[in-house]
Amino acid sequence: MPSVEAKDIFSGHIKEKGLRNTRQREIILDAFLSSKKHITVEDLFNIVKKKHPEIGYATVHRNLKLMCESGLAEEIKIGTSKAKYELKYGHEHHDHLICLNCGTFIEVNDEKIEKLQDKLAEQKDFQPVRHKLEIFGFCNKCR
Amino acid sequence: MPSVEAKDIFSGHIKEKGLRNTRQREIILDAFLSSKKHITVEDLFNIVKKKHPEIGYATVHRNLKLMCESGLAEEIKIGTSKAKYELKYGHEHHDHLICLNCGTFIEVNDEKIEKLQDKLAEQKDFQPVRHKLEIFGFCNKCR
DNA sequence: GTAATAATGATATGCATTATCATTAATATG
DNA sequence: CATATTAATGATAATGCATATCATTATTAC
Repeated sequence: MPSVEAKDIFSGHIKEKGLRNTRQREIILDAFLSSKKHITVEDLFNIVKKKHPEIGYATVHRNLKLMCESGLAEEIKIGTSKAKYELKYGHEHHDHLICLNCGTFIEVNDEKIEKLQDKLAEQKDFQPVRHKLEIFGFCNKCR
Repeated sequence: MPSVEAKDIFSGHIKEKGLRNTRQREIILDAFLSSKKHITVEDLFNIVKKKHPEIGYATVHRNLKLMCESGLAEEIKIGTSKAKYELKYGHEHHDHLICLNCGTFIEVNDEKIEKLQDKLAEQKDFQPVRHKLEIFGFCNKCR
């Protein structure tokens, strides 16, 4: 059950930082872990709100940020649109193909490209930490 | 003199769209063409303001957008930071190495990576149009 | 020169994100 | 268990940037 491990990452971070476990935090975390990929703060807020209307937007936002800090989640921003969050733990690094028409995200990974990137950085005497590759175009439905 | 050609691209677009040439447009264009790379609206506004304090922020913003539309300039957004604009015409496609410490942009290009990207897209039945590759890390000064 | 209308400049609006702050609640300690 | 400490919450305000609005000005076609 990977979500148990995922939870451990989060609670480990909480403990490490001297933060506290709260009912809201647990609810928001569970909702995030059982949600679909690429969720926005608003999306998650709306899901949480159904069963827990007392939980505020700011709390959802704060906890998504905290999940990113813990390494559990990752924030994705494309252009000006709102930030989306995806589960990072147990989820290999990948890049995105983004449809210019329907906005679909397709996740891809290519070991060769990754290696070439490192090589490229090295040539410029640059120490790479992370990267972001987005390929925009049209998916098979929108061609 | 490449800037003459660059100007032609812009004025061609103006003509094509039935737009008009104005004094402000000319001033903003000239300022952009002689500016450094990766300039923000605010930067350009401040440059223009020195000699032409009557020109407004909105006009600079609108004209930068128009330059992008014409293909002369390109908008670059990294994360949440403000949009930057760079000259696109006469300037090969390239990606960026971005220093996490000092924010420097290093321009890079690798034909192999470009090709692999196309291949990758093809495998997913995706028609690529453009892409954006950003490698974050530390430059030689900030290592 | 005149009419049509695009562009300008000042400012308002929109919108997502983040900050503020009084109140509530979680944890540690005696 | 009671209490103190202080993090977290929830409502809302503030922020920051991009863009829209609108009265006025200026450009282009005729």
